[in-house]
Amino acid sequence: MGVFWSRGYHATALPDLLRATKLSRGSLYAAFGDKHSLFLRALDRYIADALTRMDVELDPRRDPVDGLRAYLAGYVDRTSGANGRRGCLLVATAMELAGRDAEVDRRIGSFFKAMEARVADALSRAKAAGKLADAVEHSSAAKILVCFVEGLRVVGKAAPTRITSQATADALLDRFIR
Amino acid sequence: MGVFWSRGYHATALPDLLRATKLSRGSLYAAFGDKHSLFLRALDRYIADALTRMDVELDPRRDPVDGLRAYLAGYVDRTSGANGRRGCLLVATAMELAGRDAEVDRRIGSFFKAMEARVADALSRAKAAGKLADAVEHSSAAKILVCFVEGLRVVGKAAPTRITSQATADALLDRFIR
DNA sequence: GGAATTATCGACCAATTGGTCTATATATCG
DNA sequence: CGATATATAGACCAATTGGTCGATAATTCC
Repeated sequence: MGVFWSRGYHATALPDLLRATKLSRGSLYAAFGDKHSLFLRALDRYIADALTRMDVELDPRRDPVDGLRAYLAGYVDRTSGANGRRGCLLVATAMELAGRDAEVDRRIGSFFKAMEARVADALSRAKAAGKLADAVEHSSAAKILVCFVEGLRVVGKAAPTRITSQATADALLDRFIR
Repeated sequence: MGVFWSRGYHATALPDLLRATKLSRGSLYAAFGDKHSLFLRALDRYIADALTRMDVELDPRRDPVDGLRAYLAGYVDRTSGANGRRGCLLVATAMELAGRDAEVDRRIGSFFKAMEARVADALSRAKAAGKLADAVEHSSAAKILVCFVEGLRVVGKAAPTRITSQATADALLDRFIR
């Protein structure tokens, strides 16, 4: 997964994969079929990791606003400095392959949907607890937050400092909570 | 430019470039040096186009809130439906090459800076005109908007409808203006 | 018009791409 | 132990990669 993550699909050549898996050509093809299948497998793992992380951060038993703060803080951490430079397998894949690879399309689409649903759920719990500002509607606010964090991944490529990214995320959340 | 735009750097092979430029191999190399230089030239044009478009939308002689609305509407248009599927040369390049190509790094970084400066300027004019909500600070709000529109480009790869994207953008702007 | 220069082409090149296949080692099991 | 099945390695392959070069066509200039 790591090698696709930091290089992208096309830029990752078989030798890179062999080095990373410590397998020989024959074994790799016996185990995974081909480069594309292996990539899909890596992408699936990346997505599963991201979703389980969100399930922890936005756990319904936690305070929803704390959960959203943790969720944003996680993105801030992953998109600033050297972490930001490394980028995101999912966003890189979306930009590189979406629209040309049906398998990828499905995964990208369902990931965004799943992420948005989790954020929307947290927001609606926050609203029920009276912690949301007036006139904030949870489903559009969820779309906003999803766009924002994915945008962080893009802007993070320029390696901003954690301080400024965190301040930006805080400023956004402040427009929604009271 | 078009071919890099819709395929990305690595996925664009010489034959694609030859077809697009209607040049032969020799002529192309005589005219542009190599693939990398040609790519940089395409990227520069893409960036210049984006900045001049912003200069029109956020023209200081216009009402700043109208300008911001036009700016967001432009992104909504470019990131929904089939336009969204096509993606964005700049974001794709950031994800694919940033951190591995110094020339690209410089361009990506300065583009984000330039975009943020223009948005911040429009916001500060809006503030001076008393059209911003209380406690909105123009520089962090500008960072938020930049992240948001870049996030739109990513999420746009899943080809959302113009209606929902526009509603999302409206909902965000509503948190800032009064 | 004719010489000199420039632009254009596509055959050609080495290196690399993703992928296959056979020979050999390793493990499994009676 | 010995036979069989499995896993591994890396030589090998056709196709494609980005890039070069010499022959030819077009243009420019006197």
